[in-house]
Amino acid sequence: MSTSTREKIIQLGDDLLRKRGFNAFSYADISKPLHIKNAAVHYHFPSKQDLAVAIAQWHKDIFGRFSLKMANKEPKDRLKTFLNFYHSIHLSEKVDIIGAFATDWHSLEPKVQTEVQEFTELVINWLSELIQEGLDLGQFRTTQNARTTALRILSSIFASTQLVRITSDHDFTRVKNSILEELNN
Amino acid sequence: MSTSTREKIIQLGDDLLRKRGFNAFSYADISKPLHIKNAAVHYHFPSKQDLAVAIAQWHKDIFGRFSLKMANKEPKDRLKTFLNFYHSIHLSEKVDIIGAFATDWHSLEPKVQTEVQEFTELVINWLSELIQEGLDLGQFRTTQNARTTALRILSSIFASTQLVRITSDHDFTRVKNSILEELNN
DNA sequence: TTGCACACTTATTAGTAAATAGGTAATTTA
DNA sequence: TAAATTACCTATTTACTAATAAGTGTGCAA
Repeated sequence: MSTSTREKIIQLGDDLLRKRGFNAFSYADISKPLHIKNAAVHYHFPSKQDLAVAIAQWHKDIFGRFSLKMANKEPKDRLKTFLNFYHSIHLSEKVDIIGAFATDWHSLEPKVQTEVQEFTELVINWLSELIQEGLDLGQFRTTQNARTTALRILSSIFASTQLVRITSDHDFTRVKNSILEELNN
Repeated sequence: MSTSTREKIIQLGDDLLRKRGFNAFSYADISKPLHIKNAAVHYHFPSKQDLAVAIAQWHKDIFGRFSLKMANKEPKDRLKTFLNFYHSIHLSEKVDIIGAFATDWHSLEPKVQTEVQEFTELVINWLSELIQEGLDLGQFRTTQNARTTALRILSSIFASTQLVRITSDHDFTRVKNSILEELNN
C-alpha cells in the first residue's frame, strides 16, 4: 500500500503545521523533502488554505475511524486511549491540531475555520458522551456536567502539549495523570 | 504621561502576536497604524526576534507588578482576579501569550525562548504558592499537589482563550466557573 | 558654537512567499 | 488509436519580507 503524493503532502503539512505553526512553513518546506517541485504541491492544493482544509478534513477522518474503533470499549479505557494519543503527540514534539489552528485563527479563511470547527465539535461531543456514560455507570465522579468536564479535559490536555515545550516534559505526565485521578476520587 | 514609540511598538506587537500569531504579522503591520516607517521599527528592534524578546519582558514586568499588588489579598480573591484577567483576554479576542509563543516555539530564537520560559515559571510559581496557601488555610480542596493543580488551572484557562475561538464564547465562562467550583467542592 | 546622540526618514537590497502559465510524458478512456 | 486526463516540471510573476545604509532635523551638553 503505497502512499500517494497527495497523502504525503497532507501528512508533511500536518507535521509542519503542528511543529512550527501554520505561518511558519512554506510550500518549499513540503516540496524539498518529497523531491518534487513547488508547483506540484500547488497542483494538488492550489492555495495554502486549501491544504489547511485538507489537513483538517484528514483529522476528521482519523478521528471518525478512532471513535468507531473505540465504540465498544469502556468509558475509562476510551479516555485512557485518548490521553495516550495526546502523549504520543507530546513525544513527537508536535502540538494538538486544535491549538495549532486556534493561535493563527485570524489568518485562516472561513472554509478552513469551518472544517476546524467541525473537527473540534466531533472531539468535544465524543468526550462529552464518554463522560456522561462513565457518570451513568458510576465509573466517574464529577461535580460538573458532562460538557463542562469534557471542555476541561480537552483544554487541559491540548494546552499541555504546548505548555511543556516551555516548561518540562515531566509536567505533561503530571497533568495527564491528574485528569484520570480527578474523575476517580 | 505620553507613551513612547518604543512602548507603542511593543503594545501593538503584542496585540498582533496574540490576535494573529507571531509569523502572521510583519513590521508593516506595526509601522502603518503608528504612522512611522518600517525602518523606525527596526531602529527600536533590529530584528523581529528582538521585538519578541521585548514583548516577553514586558509581560514579565506587568506580571511582576500584578503579583505585588495582589500580595496581601486572600488566595481565593487572587485566583478570581487571575481568572478575570483571562476573561478580559478572551473578550479582546486575543489568546494568552504563553500559547501564542508555544505554537510557534520552533521558529523562535533561544533568547526569546528564555524570556518566555522565565515568564511562564513566574506564573506557575505564583499560582502554585496561591494554591498551597489556600490549602493551608483550608479554603481550597484538591486531591493533587499544588504545582499539579496550578498546571491544570493554567492549562485549562489559557487553552480556553484558544478553544472558544473555535467553539463558542459561552464555553469560556463554563471553564472559568468550573475551576473555582472544583476547588470549593 | 560646535558637536553629538536621538529618533526618525528615504532609498535600497537580497531573499522568500504564494501563485500561475504553459509544457510534457505517461496513463486512462471512448 | 485518438482524445482526454493525470501528475507532474520549467519558468516566471507579483508581492511581500526582514534588514540595512545613508541621510536629516531636533535638542541637549560641553
